[in-house]
Amino acid sequence: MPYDFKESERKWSAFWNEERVFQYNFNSDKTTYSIDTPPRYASGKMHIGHAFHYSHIDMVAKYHKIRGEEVFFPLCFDVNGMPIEVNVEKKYGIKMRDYDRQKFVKLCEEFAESNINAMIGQFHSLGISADPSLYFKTDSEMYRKYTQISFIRLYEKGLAYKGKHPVNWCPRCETAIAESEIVYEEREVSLNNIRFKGDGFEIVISTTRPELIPACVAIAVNPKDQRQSHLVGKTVKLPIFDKKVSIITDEDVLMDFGTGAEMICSVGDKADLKMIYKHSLPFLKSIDERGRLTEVAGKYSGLQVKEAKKEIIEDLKISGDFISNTQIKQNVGTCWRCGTPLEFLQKGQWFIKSIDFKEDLKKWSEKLGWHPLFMKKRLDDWVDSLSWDWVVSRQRYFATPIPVWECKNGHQVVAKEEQCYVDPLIDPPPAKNCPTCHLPLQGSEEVFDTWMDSSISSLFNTFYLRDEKLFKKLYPMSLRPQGQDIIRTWAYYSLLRGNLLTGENPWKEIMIDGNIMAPDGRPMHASWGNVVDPKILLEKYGADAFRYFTASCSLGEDTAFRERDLVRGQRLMNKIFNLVSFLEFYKGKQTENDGLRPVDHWILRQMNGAIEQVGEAMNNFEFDRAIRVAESFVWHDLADNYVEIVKHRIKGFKTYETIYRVLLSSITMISPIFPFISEDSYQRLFRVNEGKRSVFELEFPGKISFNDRDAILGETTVEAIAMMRDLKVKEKISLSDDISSASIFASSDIKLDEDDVRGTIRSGTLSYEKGAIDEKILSLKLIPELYSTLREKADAFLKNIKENPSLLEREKIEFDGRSISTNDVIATKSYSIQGRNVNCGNGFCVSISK
RNA sequence: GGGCUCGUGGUCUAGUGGUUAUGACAUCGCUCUCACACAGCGAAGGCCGCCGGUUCAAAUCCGGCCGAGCCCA
Repeated sequence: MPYDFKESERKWSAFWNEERVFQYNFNSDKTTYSIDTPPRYASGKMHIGHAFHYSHIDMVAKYHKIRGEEVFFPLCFDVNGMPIEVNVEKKYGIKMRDYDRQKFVKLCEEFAESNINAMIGQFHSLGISADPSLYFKTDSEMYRKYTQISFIRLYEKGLAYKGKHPVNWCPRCETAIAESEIVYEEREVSLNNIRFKGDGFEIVISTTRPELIPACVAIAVNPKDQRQSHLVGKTVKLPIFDKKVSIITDEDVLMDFGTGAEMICSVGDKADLKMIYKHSLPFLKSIDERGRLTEVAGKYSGLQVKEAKKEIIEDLKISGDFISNTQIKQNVGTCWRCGTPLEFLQKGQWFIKSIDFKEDLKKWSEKLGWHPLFMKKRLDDWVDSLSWDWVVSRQRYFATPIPVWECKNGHQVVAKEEQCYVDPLIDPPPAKNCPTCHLPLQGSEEVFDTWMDSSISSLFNTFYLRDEKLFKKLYPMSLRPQGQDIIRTWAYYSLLRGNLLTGENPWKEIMIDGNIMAPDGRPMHASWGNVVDPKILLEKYGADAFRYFTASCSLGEDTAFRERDLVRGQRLMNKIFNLVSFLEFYKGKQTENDGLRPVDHWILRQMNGAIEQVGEAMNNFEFDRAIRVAESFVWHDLADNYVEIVKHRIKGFKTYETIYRVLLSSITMISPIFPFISEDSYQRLFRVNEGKRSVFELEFPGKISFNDRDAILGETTVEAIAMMRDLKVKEKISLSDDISSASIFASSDIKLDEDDVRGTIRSGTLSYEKGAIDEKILSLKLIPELYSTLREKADAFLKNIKENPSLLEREKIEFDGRSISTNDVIATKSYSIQGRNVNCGNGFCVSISK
């Protein structure tokens, strides 16, 4: 009867919830293992990436639980930001910026909340044991309160300030546009070649935006560009404008675009922005909120961009500085609503200082345990590439309000901590009027970047400013698990803020996951039709089978989805189910007093090896290695070999006890990866003896002592039996049929457990026959040390042995003036016996007669 | 364009200096075998992306190229 995973998953998921098996106990004496859970984004549907990632995290949580630690694994949701805004717009057919702000925020809250139950159900269906008693939501007033307070603290330390930074701006709607609201359109634009004159030389610039010439603050060339090197450091005059700028060098300038000389304007695009920060160039505002040129543009001021462009080109033609133009195709960012090309406009923005902490940040990152290690470099490279501080203000609606009021002159008043949570658009400012100029104060309309919320998750989790004692106990947390795509955001900002606010890293270790690709190896996209729905997989194969696939992915690497891994996973669950059924059948039917036999020692040795390797792999987050070792042990050593051998003596108390222990250790060992089958097995067979209410209240298995000599005997026994069983199959003798005799052929003495051999293969007698085995050397190699000693003579030495195989029978081989031990020569041989139907293994052959 | 990662039988994957390259899925035989046919046993299938270098020895180290993925406020 196959394993009914649906019933099992339903049952044990409910059991864990009702019994609160995974609830964190604040009063426990155990060491806490805490996980800074990624708040699941509350937009609803479960993507395969979520299922994958949270399964990995859950394996870590459960592993530490059975390691005897008190696991702190919060259930949490991220409920701020644009994706929810967009979902709400879609759902109600409205546009945020055309809608009443407070009403819109309400709709967002409701939308997110309505998804949360479904998402909790998704977690349960995967066997994920995030703890509902450690629940948080980033849009709750409680959470936002600490987002605001942490900002106020940074402000008071002088680490938060208001400065100027460009935003994408729609000059028609007169509003800021977020990156994801930009609609890129391929448009045909003209690329103009314009002459800039210097003292005794000229330089030609290619630009699609001649109207920005008045905002030009430098000309940049590539330092490697031979054509321009003699001009570096000189100044040129802007055509038709009475202004001079310098020629600077920057590696980012493309040598093969246009003439290789680039006009840097403040601020034309992101590339310009980077150069401006990098070379400390002045910020000029040449275009205003309504898309008109400013006084910077002299006589063109007041003109709309389009007209200004036309007039400036006309004037360039008159002055003779216009050389030529060509039509090129360019991606132009336009407003999602009206299609107007966007401007990059200087606006007042809040910043958190981060450039000053570049070196510190790398030190902080150095102190973290990175899994896998190479991900650390991504963070360090990101930090190195930073050119400006973190801009934390956003011109959106659904996020934590920035707790600030401003007067008409631009003075800021920041909220008092005790006011928080505060919404400056609703709540009164801490003082009636501006303390500087006594003008009335107006609440800020801006909200925080959502990373401001999520990057204090570790502080919120550990009761920062709420409970000093708990904070001391819980901070820093043990682990931050997260995706590789948000290293530069979540990991980076969390490290920055944790350290700025507490002087300590927020966690000890960080585990970075890769992505799940579509089966074709490309990312999943609805429009490519290659999206795999985890819900369907769970229904078809079950959660443990899904987790089998999950575990088989190497940490940090992108993996194409492989349905066949779920097929294999499902078969493995069935295998385990049947192993338990086997034992269940023989439970209590023991009548004979027996003792441990060599094969028992062998299985114990194999099990101890597996336990050690699985433990090591799990400590290092190497789920793929853990699963390979565990699967190979359970399927091959335990099921294929050991169970077959003990069938004939399962009535013995000691035999039953051994297989009971081995099976219990196995399911405990794999329970973090396959929680459902493990719990199901435990409850069916073991709970009544072991007493604990759940497999997750057991400890990761320890080693059981065994005798090494017997284990070696057992290994030979297993090998002999496997070969004899194979012969029975080949000779079409039913495995359940008795045979009259079995023989072992060997040139030297072979020791094995004869009773187990006869019992398993159902043979009346077992005899030994000496000699007459033909040996053939398949391969020869040396131990590595010998290779490095012999070096180029190694080949000659091996050739010598191949030609004279009898040399291997000696203890030492004389070669090139050396005496080489034959133990250092590793020969792989094949054995056969002429004229006999035998199976041959390592040093001996077997045969059977019906 | 830059940083990081990956490229191994039909498909995917393990292996990160030592000479027969691991396993899964698929394929093909044989077997209902008293836990499991969602099983067991066996077979076939690979110049380890390409080129060059280092070494007695390279899938593995180095360089270049080609292809794929993530990120670039």
